[in-house]
Amino acid sequence: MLCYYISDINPAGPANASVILGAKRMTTTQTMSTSDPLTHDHDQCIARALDEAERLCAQRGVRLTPLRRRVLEEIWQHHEVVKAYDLIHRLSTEDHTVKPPTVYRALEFLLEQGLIHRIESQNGYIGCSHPALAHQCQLLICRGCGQVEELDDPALSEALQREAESHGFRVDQQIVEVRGLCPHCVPAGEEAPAR
Amino acid sequence: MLCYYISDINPAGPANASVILGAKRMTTTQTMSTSDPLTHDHDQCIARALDEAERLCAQRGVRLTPLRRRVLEEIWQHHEVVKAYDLIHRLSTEDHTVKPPTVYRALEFLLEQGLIHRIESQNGYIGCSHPALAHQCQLLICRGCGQVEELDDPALSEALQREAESHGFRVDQQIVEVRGLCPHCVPAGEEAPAR
DNA sequence: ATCAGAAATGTAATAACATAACATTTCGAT
DNA sequence: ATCGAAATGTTATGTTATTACATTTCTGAT
Repeated sequence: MLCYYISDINPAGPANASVILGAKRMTTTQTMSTSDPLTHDHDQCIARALDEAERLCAQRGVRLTPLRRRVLEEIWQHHEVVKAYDLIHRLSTEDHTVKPPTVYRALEFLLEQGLIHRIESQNGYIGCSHPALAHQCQLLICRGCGQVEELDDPALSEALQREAESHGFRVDQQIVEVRGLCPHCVPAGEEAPAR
Repeated sequence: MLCYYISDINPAGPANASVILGAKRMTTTQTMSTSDPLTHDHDQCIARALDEAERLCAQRGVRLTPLRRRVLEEIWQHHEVVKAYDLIHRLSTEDHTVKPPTVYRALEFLLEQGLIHRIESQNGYIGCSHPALAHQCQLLICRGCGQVEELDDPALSEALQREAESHGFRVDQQIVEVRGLCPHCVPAGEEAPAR
């Protein structure tokens, strides 16, 4: 299976396969593409996320224990929202059922370290595409295929920050989630016009 | 008790009492201020919200039944997030306990009619400040006092819409929630500088 | 190397949030 | 007045999350 990355999270127009195919190798400050599941080597995607997590935790002096690593790995199995109880079921075996606090504590750690994002509107979680730096992101959640794309447009987060501040509000966290249809799930002939 | 309104949802600087005190009477397309609880006639705030709801439902040919009206009234008791189970408890008496579906159905109706907003990050609900027109709003949620201020900045919602579209994404709904501290809960001396 | 405190994990119970399925009542148009 | 649709009532259960406390594992100081 092949793997392609996009090199810029802000392409001028809609992402599509031809754009992605021409792109170059990703670095840790770039994002991964979920735009074309067909040309997406997800094994490499998972490996990359776990390696990056190991590196960051070592650097920060926090412990990515086997349990936490396992939870992160499960979350990265695909680019769809993962529920806490999905994780409980996936981690449980005939011998041993994992209890809710176990999973919720691992999720709490991963959230604190910025390795995952919580999707408030779905009570779910998704791997963070660029965990090296704390950031405010925008999540595009497809109601067709369930895939989530993470955007990190500083212009948007700064505009929201400024707007809140102009009302005297001090911002801790932004939650920006967009529900709709991703390019692969928009019915043919109804794509957004090029701009 | 007196009541004041602000006439513009986009003041140049942070809202404060002097701005509010000088403002003029609100119309249905304007928003209410939650900025100064001291000069806020909340009884009038509730009455206005209910009148507006009656008017809109009549106009739309949908039924604001006693139950639905009662739920809306409870949600408008203050400008804080209200939980579904709060409503269940508040509507229940010794004689009669209201069951969850009753409240959830009323909430569903009020959401459909745009009379309330759901706050995804809190599993809660808040009255909509300008229900006459469907809109994408931004909610400022104070972790100090729990009050929620609704913004409706078209520049922000349009920027997010454009960004999503530039990724080929078709937007159904935007969820924009900002957690932080409102002007009254920011510790003295730590206010945001004037811009 | 060992041991004390801290961190992480295990376990049981329960709280908090939400919906499915079906029965009954109320409303409104004819 | 009656019929069908809408609204509400009721029971049960599904889903998400936390509290409280016990046990184990890790780490650093000695």
